[in-house]
Amino acid sequence: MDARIDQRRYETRARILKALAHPSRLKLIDKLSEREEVCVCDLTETIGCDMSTVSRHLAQLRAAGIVESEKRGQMVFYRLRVKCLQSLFGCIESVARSHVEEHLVVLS
Amino acid sequence: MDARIDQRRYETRARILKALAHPSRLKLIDKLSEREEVCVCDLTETIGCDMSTVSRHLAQLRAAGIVESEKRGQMVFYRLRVKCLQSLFGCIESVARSHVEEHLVVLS
DNA sequence: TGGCTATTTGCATGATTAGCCAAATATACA
DNA sequence: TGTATATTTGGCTAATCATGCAAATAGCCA
Repeated sequence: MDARIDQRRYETRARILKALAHPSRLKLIDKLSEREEVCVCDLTETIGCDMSTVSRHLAQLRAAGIVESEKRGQMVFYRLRVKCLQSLFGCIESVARSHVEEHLVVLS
Repeated sequence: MDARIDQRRYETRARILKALAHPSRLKLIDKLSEREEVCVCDLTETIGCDMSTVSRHLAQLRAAGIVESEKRGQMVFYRLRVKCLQSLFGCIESVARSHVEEHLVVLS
């Protein structure tokens, strides 16, 4: 009976992690963590691909609950709605570092 | 010049996050966090799909540096090589919770 | 109203992913 | 050596994803 709740929880987590799991979206998050809010045009410039692609990346982050948006005039501003991402990336980085070290050992 | 290093870092993070971003792999991690090590056959039973599929999921987690494996006899035992995943999931859960709350507000 | 800008959406395409079955590999054991 | 067990790998298919271009939408301003 708990099994279904667990299954649901795994699916929820996977959906959020999948939203994070793309280099461009991570870059967007990095940019957003530097300021209170950033418009799509500025984000497009930092990512360097088509604005329509950036818009879709942002839509994914929003659907996952990671960012929120507000339209003012013709522009749409996005901002992070999560505070714990830096520590999350800290964990990811520790995986990356130790994995690289292991590879170096293997290679040497 | 930093840009390339940054780009590399985003790609590394994305690769690790992508390895985490699947319900079955999250379930595998949960199972592994309960014990020191678990064999593929036991993991297959908890996941409930073909052993070949489980083996591939585990291979992905290993390639990302999240688990490691050791063969003893005919069996292969997997174990977590990362300690910070619970706090990482804590962050993910906080996203999930606040996003659900927002949806409830929208619905009401 | 008409034109201009910012953003999103429709559509098509190529790439990646998940899953299963069957076959290969490796180890144990009689 | 031959057989059984545990795991991985090859090959295939269906589904999902990323991307760009073009078109649609929405707001501003003359």
